[in-house]
Amino acid sequence: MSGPATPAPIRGMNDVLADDMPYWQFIEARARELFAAYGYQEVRVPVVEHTELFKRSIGEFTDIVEKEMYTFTDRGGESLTLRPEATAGLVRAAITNGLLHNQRHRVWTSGPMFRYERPQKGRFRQFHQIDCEAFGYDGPDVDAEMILLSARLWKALGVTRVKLQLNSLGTPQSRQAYRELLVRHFEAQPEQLDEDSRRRLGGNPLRILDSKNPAMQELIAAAPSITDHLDPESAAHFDGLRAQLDAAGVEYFVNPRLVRGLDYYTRTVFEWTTDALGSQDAVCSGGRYDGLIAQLGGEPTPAIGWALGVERIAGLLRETGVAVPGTAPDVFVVIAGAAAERRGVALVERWRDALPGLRVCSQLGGGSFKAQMKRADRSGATVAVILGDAEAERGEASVKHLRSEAPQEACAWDEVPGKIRALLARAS
RNA sequence: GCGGGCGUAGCUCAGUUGGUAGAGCCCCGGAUUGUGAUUCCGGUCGUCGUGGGUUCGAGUCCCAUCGCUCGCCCCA
Repeated sequence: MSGPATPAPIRGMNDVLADDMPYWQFIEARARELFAAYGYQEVRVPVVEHTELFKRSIGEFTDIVEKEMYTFTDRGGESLTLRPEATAGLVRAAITNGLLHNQRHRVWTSGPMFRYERPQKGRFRQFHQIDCEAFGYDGPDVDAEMILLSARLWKALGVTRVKLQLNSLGTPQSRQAYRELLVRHFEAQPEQLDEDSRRRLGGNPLRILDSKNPAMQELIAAAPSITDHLDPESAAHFDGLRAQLDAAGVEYFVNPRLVRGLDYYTRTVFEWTTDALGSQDAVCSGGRYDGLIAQLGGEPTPAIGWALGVERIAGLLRETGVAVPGTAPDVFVVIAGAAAERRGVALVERWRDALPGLRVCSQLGGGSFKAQMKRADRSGATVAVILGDAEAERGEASVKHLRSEAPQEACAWDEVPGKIRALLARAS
């Protein structure tokens, strides 16, 4: 027998099933707590924006805009795009809601992002980020706080095997000057450039520094370093940030070749990388974008932000064996037999009323006693309540601690909640 | 967009030189048991990714196609 064909899932867009949810919930819960503690406010913005917004913020000649956006025309004929990252939408929201008039805001958000890339380990077409931004702060103190917040999050989550890489891109002016220097350096040795690099030379020569081609490494190593060509203010900003990170005791590695793929970054850029996930090694990255808000028509406002990849952090937790809190019930009610089934649902409700705050679950649907005890065991519950046919007739049930050798105890229905509390108290 | 690997039960996989399918786990029922471990018995589930071709006959060979996966690229 074959029914109608099931529409296939969309490539690179994954269902997050029960096995993964504890990791996601753990990450989201710890992040939510930390943001609240640091005074960041949660906001939510649309998943879709005008295509123009992303072109103007991320940059026309970036990989994201050139070939990775989910862009479509809506029924009104407008070109819309599924957000490939969160910053542009948040900046747009800050401007259009008038949040930037002589004000400062620190906000965070989370949700799905979309990029039409070839899926592989740690890279999906719909992926999820937790993202935070600070608008209106220009000093390196906010840069430091942003980074320290992420570092504290790793500690709260038990994330290990991550390294912080840090760089400064300077101002658009100083970067332009450096860029010319770089082009001169590479143009002097055209025969050593690979195809990719030759293409980038005209468009975005800084990205050549990112190349992993072994044949290029010598040439790249000999290239001038951006750190030596910052304007005085950016250099002071960078020194200030480093001093604050040093004072806070966070280890970091200055990487003059760290160049982000988005055009809007200025000065501070950073990236947390791991060696535990294979090729997609960035788990959290961000930077300062002092020019973006004005570029999108807002009041000139300095800003900085970062985003972490939920799937990647979840993968890292799994990979490094971090135990995350589960969703196990406290009590599992076994209902075995026809008479028990007739009374079961209402009875369990009664016990739930008497046990506020506890997770009381029951499988329902019948099944043999043995099978149900198995489920009770696997549910992770601490206490089982057994309602068999004979007991149901007598108005009784048995209560059993699932992780001790103590025998079960039969008691009247009304005494069940008390017994459960006693057993749970003994457990803890 | 480019390269490598792979597509057989819900999951992990076996299927030898081509003869129309198996194991383990899971699930369901039962026996044993100190009413849940262990052990034992029985049971459900597959258009062997899809479409062509070769052949008396294809999961097994050929072609195409789709998908998954890992890397390049890029990034969270």
